[in-house]
Amino acid sequence: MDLDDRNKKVLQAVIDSYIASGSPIGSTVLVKRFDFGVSSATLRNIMADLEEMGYLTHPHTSAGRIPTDLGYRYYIDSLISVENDSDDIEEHLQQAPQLHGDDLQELMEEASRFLATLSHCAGVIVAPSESEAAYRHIEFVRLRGRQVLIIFVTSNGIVQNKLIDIDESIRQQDLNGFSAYLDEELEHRSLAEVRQQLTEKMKEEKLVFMQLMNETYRASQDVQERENEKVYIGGASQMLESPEFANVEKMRALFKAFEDKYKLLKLLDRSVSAQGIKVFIGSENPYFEMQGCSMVVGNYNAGSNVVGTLGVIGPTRMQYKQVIHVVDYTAKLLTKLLGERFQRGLDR
Amino acid sequence: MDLDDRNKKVLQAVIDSYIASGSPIGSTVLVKRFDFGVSSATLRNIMADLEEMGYLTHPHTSAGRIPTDLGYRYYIDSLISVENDSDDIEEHLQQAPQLHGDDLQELMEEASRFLATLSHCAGVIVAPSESEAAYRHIEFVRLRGRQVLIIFVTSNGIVQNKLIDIDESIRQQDLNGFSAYLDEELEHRSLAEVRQQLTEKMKEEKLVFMQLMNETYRASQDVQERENEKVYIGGASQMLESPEFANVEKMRALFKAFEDKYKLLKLLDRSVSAQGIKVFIGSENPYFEMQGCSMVVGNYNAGSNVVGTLGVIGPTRMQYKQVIHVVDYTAKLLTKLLGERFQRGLDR
DNA sequence: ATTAGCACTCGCCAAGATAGAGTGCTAATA
DNA sequence: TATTAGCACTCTATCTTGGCGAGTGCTAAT
Repeated sequence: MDLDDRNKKVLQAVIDSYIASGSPIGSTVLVKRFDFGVSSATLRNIMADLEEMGYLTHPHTSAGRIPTDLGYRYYIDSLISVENDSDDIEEHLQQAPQLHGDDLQELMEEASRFLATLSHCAGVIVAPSESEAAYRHIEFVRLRGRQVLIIFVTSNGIVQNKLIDIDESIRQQDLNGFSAYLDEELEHRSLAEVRQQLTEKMKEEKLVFMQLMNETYRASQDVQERENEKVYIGGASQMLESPEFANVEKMRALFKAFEDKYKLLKLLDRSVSAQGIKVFIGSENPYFEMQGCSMVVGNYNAGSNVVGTLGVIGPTRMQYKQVIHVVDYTAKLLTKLLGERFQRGLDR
Repeated sequence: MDLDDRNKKVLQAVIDSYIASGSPIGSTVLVKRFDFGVSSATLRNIMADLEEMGYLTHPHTSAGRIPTDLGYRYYIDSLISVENDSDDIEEHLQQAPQLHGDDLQELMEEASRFLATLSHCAGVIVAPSESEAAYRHIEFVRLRGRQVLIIFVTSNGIVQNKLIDIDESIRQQDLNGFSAYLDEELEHRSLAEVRQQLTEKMKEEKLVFMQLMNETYRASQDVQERENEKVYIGGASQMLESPEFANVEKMRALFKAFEDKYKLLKLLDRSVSAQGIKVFIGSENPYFEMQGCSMVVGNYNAGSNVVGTLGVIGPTRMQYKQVIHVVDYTAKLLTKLLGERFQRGLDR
């Protein structure tokens, strides 16, 4: 905002130092480590100004300064130069392990650990939202006795399966016929259309396949809802490394929060609206009651549509520059991998 | 072993009290809380004896007694009466939430949380070993471009899917034909037999479906191996409740250990040989370097064959009586549910 | 506007004091 | 011989105290 050049430099120096060391930064330390060409007394004045403006604070009277959430915000908005030394980080990322999960689920787990390892925070990934997948195929397989396995396949390779009981009089051949019929009727339709069609057909007909239709309906729902609700958390123990959580109460709260995946899901999903990386600092995040935590979130996609959210959660005092890079990199990586594997769009 | 009745009672009283309170038990406390008909001085003598025999120990000279691992072992082997007040526990369990996961994976996650909630420990479940599943059906679905989704179904309803690229010249009709051919050839065979058959066929033929066969082979392998390696951990934060882990270092070690699911898998799998609940106290477990932890493990199955392991991991000072019941109950519950849903055996 | 100097504040840490819990031993007792 | 009462002793946990060091904020000089 209205900071002059010198103030900016001091603020940056304080935050950088604090991020690196974790302990409050005093005027003398600053004078020693940086060359501002002024004395410690002047720095004290500057820091007092910055404190008055709300960017810094004091744990207690005779301690050094630490950044406030507002200070971090300013730091991230104005002081981080993403261009700077991004080469180092890029190089570092090159050496990162590769992802090679065979199926979607495995890939997600791997990627969440990947995020965690590189960022030293907990990595979180929300599974891609499948709202634009189209119907591709359905299969009914008779198992033992009354059991039938329904396999529902979407155009982007998501497979949903479900076990149900049906009348024994329906034979595998009948099932195959019905499956072919559904394929015929529903191919290339979006999941929403599929459900609409099914509802209509169920009204018209009064047939033996009623139950199967019903279950197909539910399967299409499940693909959209349940898959969409999956949250993968990797490397949560990374967070225990930072001294911020060397407190038993905080740890407990943290892990409780991580176990409530649904809340995390909502948190991440609501956090991101547009493309690009967003940073939420400490109290800025209304949905996450965890104190002293920041989130760096981004999107990944396949094709042109946004399909998923990913990010890291760590202490407010985190290496933002690096973490932002890591999240960005991972988002692009996932986008690329998903683009290759689960190519979206209708199959024509 | 060679403990007389009074010694047994004292040992039991000490361990019960220690489990309940968490702090060392002194002779006066014992005299107040129980009625042994002797004075505290006598109790001191008895406790000194028990210490000499290795069942109890001292944190320091002027503290009360706490059980050793050997003490716990004796407690579990000889002093716990499973019959006793099992009614209370049974009743308590009746009020437990029900499990209703739709697919296997969801059920496992739910069950692990179930274990954790009822035992106040971390719940761990190793997914059922599918070694005896038989081939049921294979399906190839063309997606966009070169992509083909392979869906492999076993007789007990496990679905494994995999995305591959193949030559565009192979049409969906061809795939259907090949699928029908494989179904014909492989139906009712065990997975081991399936692989054997495929290997032979691949030798004989030099056909366009080579790649598909190869992938089918790998899918059958994956069903056996990957599914088998899945470990579900629920409610790990439960463990943070106990004061034993109110130590940052221990917490870290604990969560690091939980993140290495593969190690946990081996640990649990090797721990259980036969039917029934087993208890591993502290240092008794060679694979788990975690200090101060005990495990209570059991089996669940579907039909007559052992298929999976489940258990809880908690502090050595845990409510063994209750936890053993919970593990037993959960094992039976899972066995029942799996019996209903994923009925095993060939489909005739 | 900057700087040097100085009094002051506060957290940290080690040392000492104290209280409390519990033991082990000894001598008395039934 | 087994049990008990009594007592000295040990060890921990907690509280207090005082010194140290880091760092600030203010004032007066430049």
